[in-house]
Amino acid sequence: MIQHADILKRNGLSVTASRTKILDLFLAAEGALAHADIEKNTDAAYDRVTVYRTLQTFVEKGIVHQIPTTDNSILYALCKQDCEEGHHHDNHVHFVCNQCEKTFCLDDVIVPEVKLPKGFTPEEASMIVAGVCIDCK
Amino acid sequence: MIQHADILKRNGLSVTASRTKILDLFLAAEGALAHADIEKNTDAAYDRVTVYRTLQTFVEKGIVHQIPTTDNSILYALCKQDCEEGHHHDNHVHFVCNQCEKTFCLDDVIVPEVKLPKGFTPEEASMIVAGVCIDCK
DNA sequence: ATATTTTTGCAATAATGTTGCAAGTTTTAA
DNA sequence: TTAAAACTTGCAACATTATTGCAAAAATAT
Repeated sequence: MIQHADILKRNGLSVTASRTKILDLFLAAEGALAHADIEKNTDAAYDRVTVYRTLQTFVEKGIVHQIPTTDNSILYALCKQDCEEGHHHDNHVHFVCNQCEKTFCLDDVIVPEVKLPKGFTPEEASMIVAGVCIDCK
Repeated sequence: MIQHADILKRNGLSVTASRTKILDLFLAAEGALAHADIEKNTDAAYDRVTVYRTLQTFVEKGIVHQIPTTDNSILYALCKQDCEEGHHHDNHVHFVCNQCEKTFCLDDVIVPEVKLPKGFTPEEASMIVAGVCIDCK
């Protein structure tokens, strides 16, 4: 509990019930969470608007990062690296399990560099691998 | 025009006005298209449901592929490779321009393999690089 | 040319996301 | 410790995006 508040304070955020609870969910989660997961796991105790705003704030502060998907949902996962306000450094690979549908951060697998065609300048890169996860194999 | 019909027929699809027009848009497009782009470019001549269903059909037939994003929109782009029904082989890198916001398929840049932790089995991989594109540099 | 199959558009509904504002909470600082 | 200031929440209203069933229309096959 004290730990949660610290994370919030360190990022200049007031410590509120919803933020503490949502942060709690992320710390306990095995994989990434979508907005819908959070609503479900809190029994809709918080207004959906609050959840949207909390997630947005967490992204801005570098507490969580977004994971690209092909299914019109945004996934969020805790930043384990040295992310700061406005500066994400989540250069790890994400893994989507085709069986259980969970998404994991592979924090130790770094996104490799690629050589781009002339004229294209890279700034960030992300990589998603789909397959069978360690729990479903 | 004949060419478009051929692509449809080859995939066992009836040739209809909406499918021909939407395929047309993809063939003419420089980058990837979202559902909204298609509605805009057709002056909403086709019902939005038709557009949804057409895109879904094209994905299933391997005519277009989806590109993951972090902004709750699904992007679609023509498959240039040997994609067949239910079997996509779009192993190229996608590039999102931070300035013009366009998304490109870099057909010649192959997604590199990465070594996954024990227990994770890869099946497909996708990679998105963001930066400045050739038109905006 | 017509029967069969497929696709489309409408209507209804659901899910998802956004904004302004008043009321409530948290923090600051005396 | 408490009052003022700053920030956060929830409500209401609204906007956008997506899905389903079904009858009418169009495309294909015979």
